Amino acid sequence: MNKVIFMGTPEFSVPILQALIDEETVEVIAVVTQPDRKVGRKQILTPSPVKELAETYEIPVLQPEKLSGSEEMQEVLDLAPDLLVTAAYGQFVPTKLLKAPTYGAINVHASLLPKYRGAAPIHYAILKGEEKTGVTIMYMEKVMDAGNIISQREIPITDADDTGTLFEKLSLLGRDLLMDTLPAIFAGENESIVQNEAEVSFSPMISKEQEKIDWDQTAREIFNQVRALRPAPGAYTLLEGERFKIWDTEVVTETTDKEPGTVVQRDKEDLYVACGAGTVLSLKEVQPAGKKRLNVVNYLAGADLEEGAQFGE
RNA sequence: CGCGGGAUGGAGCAGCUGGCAGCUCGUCGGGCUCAUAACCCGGAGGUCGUAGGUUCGAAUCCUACUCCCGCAA
Repeated sequence: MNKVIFMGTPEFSVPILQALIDEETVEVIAVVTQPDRKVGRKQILTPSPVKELAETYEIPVLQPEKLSGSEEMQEVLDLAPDLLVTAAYGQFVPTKLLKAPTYGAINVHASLLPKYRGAAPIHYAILKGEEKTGVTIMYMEKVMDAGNIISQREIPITDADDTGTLFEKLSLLGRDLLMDTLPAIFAGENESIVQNEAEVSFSPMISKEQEKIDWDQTAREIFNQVRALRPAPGAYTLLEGERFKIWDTEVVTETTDKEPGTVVQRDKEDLYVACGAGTVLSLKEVQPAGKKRLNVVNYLAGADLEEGAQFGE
């Protein structure tokens, strides 16, 4: 049995941990995850999905606020794992820890490295209009997501995908790839290649500013932004000074000479808005501040909104 | 006690300076049409979130509670 310590936090990590637990050749001796966080309007202290899974199997859980120099880090070292597996842990892991295990430390990253290193690879793949993405299993290094690549698998991104669907697909893909890669690692037979520095790109955490829609972008770019921010936190614009979230859109073939952000068509079923370069975007699902998410037909049934209205201010 | 919006036929909204509950959509029936998800006519459907209070009279004013949502964390 190979002693493995797993480090992960969100839902993405759960199938991967589950597979490790189920794997005959592996014993998960401890799980490291982020501390419980206050979540939602009521600020309820909530454990990470990874913690919940670990607890159902009675696996010891470590939750340091900061791993570097912590007691928990020493505990991990004392456990003398054979392999460290991380998947969306969300914290910097000290080099000392990466070098300790027999087989080293590997990471399941949700992008086709060297593209989109960093915290939000899935969001960025959609935001940038990529036609494909995937998962990479690589050795961990001091520099975030810069280690040698062991294996990689890709999938196409369709217009129907959003961050939510890709999260799930890549989570399962990452799980399968890890399981397929693990035997060679334990046998010491795996190969790994250096990342091509010329192709490196980054995907830092999505900022508040990136949630706001800039209507000067093309319809296609806004379509991508909306999908990248779904299911959370959602893209928004302003209408009459109020926050107005846009959850689903569709690029239409019409063109316009109206200023970006202008409502160019509004009838019982359709709400078209002018975007950059004369392109037009059809809003399909929206959410005014204080209201629930609404299909645009329902929204239009009660909205006092006319053609010529301006979004974005 | 973090800030704020909201609860009205099946859906989305208006009505809220107290006095017959209204609009758009859906639904049902009829008409028009070669035909229709289009158009015309008509109908059904609501104890106005819950409990109490003020009043001759409350969707509307007051009090408490429940639930939903936006922001902030």
